[in-house]
Amino acid sequence: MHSRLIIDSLNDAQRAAVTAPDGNILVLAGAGSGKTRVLAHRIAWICRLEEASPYSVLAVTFTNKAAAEMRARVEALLEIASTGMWVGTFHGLSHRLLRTHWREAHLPQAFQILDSEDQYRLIRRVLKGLELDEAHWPPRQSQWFINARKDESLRAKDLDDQGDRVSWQMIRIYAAYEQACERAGLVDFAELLLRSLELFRHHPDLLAHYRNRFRYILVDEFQDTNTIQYDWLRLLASGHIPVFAVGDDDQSIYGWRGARVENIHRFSQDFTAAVIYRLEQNYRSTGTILAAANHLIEHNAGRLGKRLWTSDSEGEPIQLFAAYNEQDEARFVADQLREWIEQGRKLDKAAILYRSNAQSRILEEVLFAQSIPYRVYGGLRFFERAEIKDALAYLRLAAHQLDDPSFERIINLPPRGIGERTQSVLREYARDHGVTLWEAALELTKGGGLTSRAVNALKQFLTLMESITKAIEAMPLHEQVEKTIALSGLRAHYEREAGGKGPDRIENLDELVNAARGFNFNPSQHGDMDRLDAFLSHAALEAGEGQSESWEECVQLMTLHSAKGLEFHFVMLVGLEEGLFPHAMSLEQPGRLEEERRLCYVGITRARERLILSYAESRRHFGSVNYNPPSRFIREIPPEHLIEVRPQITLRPLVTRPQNKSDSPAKEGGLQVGQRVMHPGFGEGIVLDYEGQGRHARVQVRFDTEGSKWLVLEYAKLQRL
DNA sequence: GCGACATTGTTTTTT
DNA sequence: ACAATGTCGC
Repeated sequence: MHSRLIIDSLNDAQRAAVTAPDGNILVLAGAGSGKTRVLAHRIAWICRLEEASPYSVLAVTFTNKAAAEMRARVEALLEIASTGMWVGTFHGLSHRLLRTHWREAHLPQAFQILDSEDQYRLIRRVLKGLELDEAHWPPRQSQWFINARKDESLRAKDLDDQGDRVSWQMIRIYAAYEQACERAGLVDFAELLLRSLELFRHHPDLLAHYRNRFRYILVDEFQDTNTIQYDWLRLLASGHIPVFAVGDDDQSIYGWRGARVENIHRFSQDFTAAVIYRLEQNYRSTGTILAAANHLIEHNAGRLGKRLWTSDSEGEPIQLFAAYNEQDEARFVADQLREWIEQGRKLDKAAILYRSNAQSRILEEVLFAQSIPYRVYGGLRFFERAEIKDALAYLRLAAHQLDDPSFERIINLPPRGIGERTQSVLREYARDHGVTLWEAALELTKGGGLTSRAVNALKQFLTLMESITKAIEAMPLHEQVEKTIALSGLRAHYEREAGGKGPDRIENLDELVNAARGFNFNPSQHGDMDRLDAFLSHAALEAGEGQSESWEECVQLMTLHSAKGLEFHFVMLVGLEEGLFPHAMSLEQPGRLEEERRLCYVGITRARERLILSYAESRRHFGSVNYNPPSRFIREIPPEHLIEVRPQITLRPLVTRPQNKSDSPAKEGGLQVGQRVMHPGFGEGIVLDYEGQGRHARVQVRFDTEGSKWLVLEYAKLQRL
């Protein structure tokens, strides 16, 4: 009936994919080709034409944001609520399964979720317990090891050290960590997936139930699946449920965290009779931008092959700017933004993309100084803030006394005289008797092994926790949170805090109460958890957007990774230097360079109409100044699509410098940064920087033919031009 | 328990 | 450069 409507707005390729007959389908969807649209339309198509209920649809994404968007789009298309449909992230769906089948999964009913930071802390604890020196056994490395194994669905017992001492130790750490999680009823992110895979493996009845329930599986961003996610899909679906997977091998940028592009190649083998559709028409970018992207990505080998085209016009050429240093680059960016505004365009349609977060600082400084509003993506998210995690730890411990990590987090926060000494006695007791810290504390307050002062402090803490548990028992969620923040002394603690951060923290704690008030408890999704547990899981699983602050009219700053899936009318891709982008770390490992190139491809294809690339000849990095040649990626774009913009235009008369350099030698000598000079030996060049005073003053000059040099002003006989 | 100093590790990020 | 820990002395 409405099926015509649903597919009317699609192009031929999109329509072919959306209306394809049931069966395994792989849609290779290039950047800007309407991937999300196709996915949403496919779901709507299924529900309408096949008269299938949304109840039989399972749609998997990688981020909560993508899941929310998918749900919203489907609802808009179908004009009905999508209740009953399973839409979520791999982790979210696994979590849901485990909440429902916690018995079969051998989990405590109220298991809690560890985020990466919790996991890191717990691993450090475990290392201490094993009496391993952190210097020799970096916790980060153990964390990486454990997660990488879990992502391959390997448990400690499945691993073999093959006589290698390091492996042996790592496996030992892994095993001890598993035990610690077990004892405290904790599940980390990778464990959610692994447990739910095992759940299916060990319970054919359950597997059969879900195979029967779901008649359609859809997967977004298929190129980002890792081994365990792929196995999970295959186990659930293969041979039973048709899978509709959408992905783009050219946008695979998460190999470093376990994503396997090969999964996209394997699809046809493992999911029988798979039909492949290609979406190659791009609706986003101008011809020039697309041509640049196409040429760049062709330097990668082993692609599935895809060439984006557009019916759009060529558009303006891509600008390439060579900055002297990162400051100069930032000022150029600001100038370009101003120009954009002067042309009557909106600032929030513009984005500055960079390879690494550290690059945002200088950009922020300059934008701030020039009063250009900006918004930085990434960074600490709401539920990851220390004060929020403190409050959540109180809630967790109040509800579940076995939660050791939460116990450790707050036992002496705010400080209540339970120092390192007492804590280690507690830990030792807990370890020796195989009990939780809470139980250890209970025992130890009965006397023996502790000073009376410590016993008193401990008793007070236990009493406090019990009174919190009791006080919040019958409260609505937001009051539970509010009460806990108050009773725990956290509020008072942060009110007392010196150094400016206090008010922010209080504000965040208030925000947490609000979050609890607005929390949407959905019993069907949360199994038989109570409200508080559901909220706590939500906090771990959806760390919350960066700052929910002002959305309006800000230029967007973000890393290339976080830009995936977004688009902007105006994109500035900065820091295109060898060593930074491609990143030095990626040059050693084979395959990594190609991933960097894909990252660049992602960056370019974010732009709709205007694209500017820039690099700096010198850049401060880890304290020292580096001179890196322009990125190879620039050379991989055909020159006819690029025009170089000359730096002189944007150079300010004098760089703002710290006051102590105000009477700089360069100024004395009539030189300033950006000044063109002549040297008898090296020829013409331009002043990049200066340092020192009086006799020792030196200037840095980049000569047109000789490269950059530091020259002592006294001897260098520089002539202004 | 707190402030002063030292050491360390700095690609990308979600869940 | 710099932030985030860790250590030490009081």
